[in-house]
Amino acid sequence: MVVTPSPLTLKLRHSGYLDEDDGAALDALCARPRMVEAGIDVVREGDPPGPVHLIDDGFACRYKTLPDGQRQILGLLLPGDFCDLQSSTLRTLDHSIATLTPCAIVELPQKTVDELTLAPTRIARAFWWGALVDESIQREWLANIGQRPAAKRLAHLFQEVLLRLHRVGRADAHACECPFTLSDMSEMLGLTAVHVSRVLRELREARLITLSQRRLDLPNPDRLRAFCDFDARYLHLSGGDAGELRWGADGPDGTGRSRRHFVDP
Amino acid sequence: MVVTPSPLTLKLRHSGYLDEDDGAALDALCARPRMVEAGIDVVREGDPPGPVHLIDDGFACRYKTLPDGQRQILGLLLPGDFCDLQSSTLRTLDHSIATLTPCAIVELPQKTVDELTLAPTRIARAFWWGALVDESIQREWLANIGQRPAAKRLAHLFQEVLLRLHRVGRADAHACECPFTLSDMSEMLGLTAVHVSRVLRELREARLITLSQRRLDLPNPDRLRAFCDFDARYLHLSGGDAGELRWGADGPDGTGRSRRHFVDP
DNA sequence: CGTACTTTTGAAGTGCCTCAACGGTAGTGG
DNA sequence: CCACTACCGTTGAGGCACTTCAAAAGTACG
Repeated sequence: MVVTPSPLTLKLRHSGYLDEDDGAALDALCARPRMVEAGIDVVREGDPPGPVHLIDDGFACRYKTLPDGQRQILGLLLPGDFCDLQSSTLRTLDHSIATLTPCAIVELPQKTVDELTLAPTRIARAFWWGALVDESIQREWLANIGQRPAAKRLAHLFQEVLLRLHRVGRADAHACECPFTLSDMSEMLGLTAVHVSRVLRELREARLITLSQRRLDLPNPDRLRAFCDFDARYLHLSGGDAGELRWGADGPDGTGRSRRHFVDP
Repeated sequence: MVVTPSPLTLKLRHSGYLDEDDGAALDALCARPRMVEAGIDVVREGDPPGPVHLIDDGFACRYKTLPDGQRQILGLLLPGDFCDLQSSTLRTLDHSIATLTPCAIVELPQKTVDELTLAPTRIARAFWWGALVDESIQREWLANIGQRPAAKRLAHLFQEVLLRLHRVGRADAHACECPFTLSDMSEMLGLTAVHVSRVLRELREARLITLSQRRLDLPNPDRLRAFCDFDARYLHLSGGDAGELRWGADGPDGTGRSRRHFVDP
């Protein structure tokens, strides 16, 4: 009987640190997930460290709420993503995590996680690789919100979602599930829901995307990529099995004003 | 002879994972830093992994340049901060690092770093703690840029700089060095330099800050903190020796719309 | 078949940007 | 010592991207 690997395994294969047995061990971890409905806090800012959570299916997010009630979504959690791998080291969560759709969530006891992460194993290396990719995505979000106008911000988000779902086998070449509300997207991008609605119309009219019935389609990936200068390197996808999709930048950036480089003597 | 500990040691003491000997070992690493002038790229996007860099003195930053030449500063690197601890695991740098002022930079060979980080030691734990705090700061920057208006953004940045310098012994209770140009600050905050200049005037006129001759003074920390809802928990400073400065929020946020919590059965 | 939540569209306001000019300061070389 | 250059900070005027407020149509659910 052939079993499809868990999203966690599919994602961590991109790290290059896993072998076949590791994949099987990770799949075993993901047996028996728990179903959680949409709009539920999985962990809350300030909670004491408990079991570690892993999204096996569905869409969730990290977020912070400011005192005036505004919410900023700090990142998306898709199948194969850990919610709070780091909680035990930091000892206190500095943000919350909520489901955006119904989710299948795996809970791992701290003890299991410590055994996997503290020993110098291939799996530990792959876990840290995953955490570092998450950090890289954070940085790209900062640049996205800080520098791009609304339409490009949205376009950039859609490309990321498609690629991240693709790497865990949940998307085909240019279409995927996309169940976000306008409010969700506005909180990810630092915009208002009203403005997201208008910008979405622009993107549709420009034939860059179609989005309806929770389904996203990017009919012309090259044009969309050029439109928002999407450069997929920040996702650190392995070059190995990426033959089907070509998402890299056309070349290194050549326009920046030159800054001298510090080279070893 | 009494030697003041290195910024790295002072910072990692907040983790709670170090003992006295560990501190001495870290201080030894920081001997013989290298002097680098202002405006130099320490590492560049796409560079192959080389030695790991650590700021021992001065101000530097992570940044990304978009194809149209705009630069987003992704984070500040202050004394005690690692520039690229993660480069070997990810295998390719997804952003660049540049000095903002003349800096003293320590270079550590990959081999040394691997020995320190891959083994299950107290120092390895403290290093990861440091990386996770950096990640937490990233998230706060995202919320800052995404949700706050310009004046609060700037005020928030100043508080962070003061506290981060304070934790490595480079600031007193409410004043510190602050050598940023308007352009630097605009690139950190997703604003233009012109607008930063105007907002800075507002903050001065409101007697919330004084900033001149590269010196920042926050004469009324409580008012400033209230002004921009600064909540220092994201810096994960140890509660232990923080008696001198009280920067926490007045209480957990109570204004957010309620979201149900997912509790273990 | 109501109730609650989305999405859409309009009209008006504003925070921030762009363009432009000018003053201050530091470093350089005559 | 004074020119000259380069960069940084300040201020003004005008414009645009995005927000706010408001109303109505579409959609999901018990």
